[in-house]
Amino acid sequence: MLDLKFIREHADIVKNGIKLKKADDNIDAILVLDQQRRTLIGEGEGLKAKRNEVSSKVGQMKKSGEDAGAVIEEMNAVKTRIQQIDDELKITDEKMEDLLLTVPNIPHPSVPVGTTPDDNKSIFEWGEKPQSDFVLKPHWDITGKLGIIDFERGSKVAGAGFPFYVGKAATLQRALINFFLDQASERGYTELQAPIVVNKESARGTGQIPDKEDMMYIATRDDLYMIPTAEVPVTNFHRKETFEEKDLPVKYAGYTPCFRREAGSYGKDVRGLNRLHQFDKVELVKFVHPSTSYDELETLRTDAEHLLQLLGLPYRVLLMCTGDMGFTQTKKYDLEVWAAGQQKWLEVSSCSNFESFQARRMNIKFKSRETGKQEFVHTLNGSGLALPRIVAAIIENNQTPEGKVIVPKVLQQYTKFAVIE
RNA sequence: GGAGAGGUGUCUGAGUGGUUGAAAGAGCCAGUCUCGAAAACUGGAGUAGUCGCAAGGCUAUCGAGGGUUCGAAUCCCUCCCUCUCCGCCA
Repeated sequence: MLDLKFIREHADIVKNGIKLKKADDNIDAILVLDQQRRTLIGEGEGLKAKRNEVSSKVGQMKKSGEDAGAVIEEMNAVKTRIQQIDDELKITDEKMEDLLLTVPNIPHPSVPVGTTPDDNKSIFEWGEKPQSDFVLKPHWDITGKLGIIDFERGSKVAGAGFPFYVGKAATLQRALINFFLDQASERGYTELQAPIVVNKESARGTGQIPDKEDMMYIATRDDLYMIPTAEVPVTNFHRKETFEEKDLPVKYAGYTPCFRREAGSYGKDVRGLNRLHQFDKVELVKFVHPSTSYDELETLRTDAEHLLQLLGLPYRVLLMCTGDMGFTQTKKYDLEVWAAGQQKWLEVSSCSNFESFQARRMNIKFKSRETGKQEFVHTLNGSGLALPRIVAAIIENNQTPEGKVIVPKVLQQYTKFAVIE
């Protein structure tokens, strides 16, 4: 969420940002409410000051044996009024909270203005798309023949979108996870193994609720939310905490399964591993000093790209336009890997800067040496990387005419085999 | 799951209705002393909201949320968490 003070003082900037994000503009309502709220606070605090003063006088009177009956009687009226004001204020605050949650983060000036995915800018491309004299097959054909991913039994046991990985596919996934985590720790990320369910407060902290509540599986009996990404527990790791400035940036890499209901996306790119209800992902999360967050976004992106380069997978980098960026980000890059069998780009990472948007919701600060004040940190995260689509791309790009799959060299020390056949 | 104990500022730890935002000690920052440091001494220091050009004032905050009261860290209720014992268990 944005700072109410910032909205109050820069309503025009915020309104413009809302327009660019194609969100609902509730700023005028917020400003009205803000005014009401401050009036109530003013009156309430005045009365409370009086109450405190008189109450301590009552104490003294009683001590010295005077009769305080009349004063107490008088304070009863004040008490009632304070109660009224507090009740009103509570309602106002709740309304304000609801409205503030509808205000999106404001895009960074470097982000291209646009409304649809077509307006996203491809800013970098790496690698050669595989050429071959035989027809490259989509991964589901290959895995079916090799018997290494079992969608049917997954459906039987859990439902569509919950496949089993069998034998070497399972090993390949495990290898990728280890490879990603090892790479991350080499680049200064602390490995974190996180809960895969979170409570309501955490889900709210990173913005999954109320914005995207229907994307999540919910264990209602215990009021727990299954995480759609490790971003949720890992960012909440430091909820309501204050860093020392010298400790920033703080960087984590977390591997978790991720659960997404994908409501409303049925029939869209759902074949094979392209879109699953459960998948594995290594997520990179950073808590940084505000002055460095855009540099940190670039290195975050590079850290993720590096993995694709080591795997030898052709990819491109998209700078997302204002309208396609999402509610909470100020700037976002998507990394898309080329899947030769489908002749398609698949998103495997999304690297975002949230500035203080999440930090404010979660109350994550640092103590500034310069001002001695506490300020909100900036948070960033990016996948490093999402597994199933990487598996799909490896299978499709590294397939042989006989339908075997060559394991990328960097993974072979993890898999202990070089070919899936 | 059952039975107990407890949650106070950076930490230790006092405080069971009336100058308690909160004793005391440690730690931290600044100053004095010193060639410098240590020690000693003096002073300062939470967070948030709100009013104010500012100085500063006011309000809230002793796990969270309600309640009782003129007045709550202190009494009552609900919830959360930690610890000990028992049970169950990967």
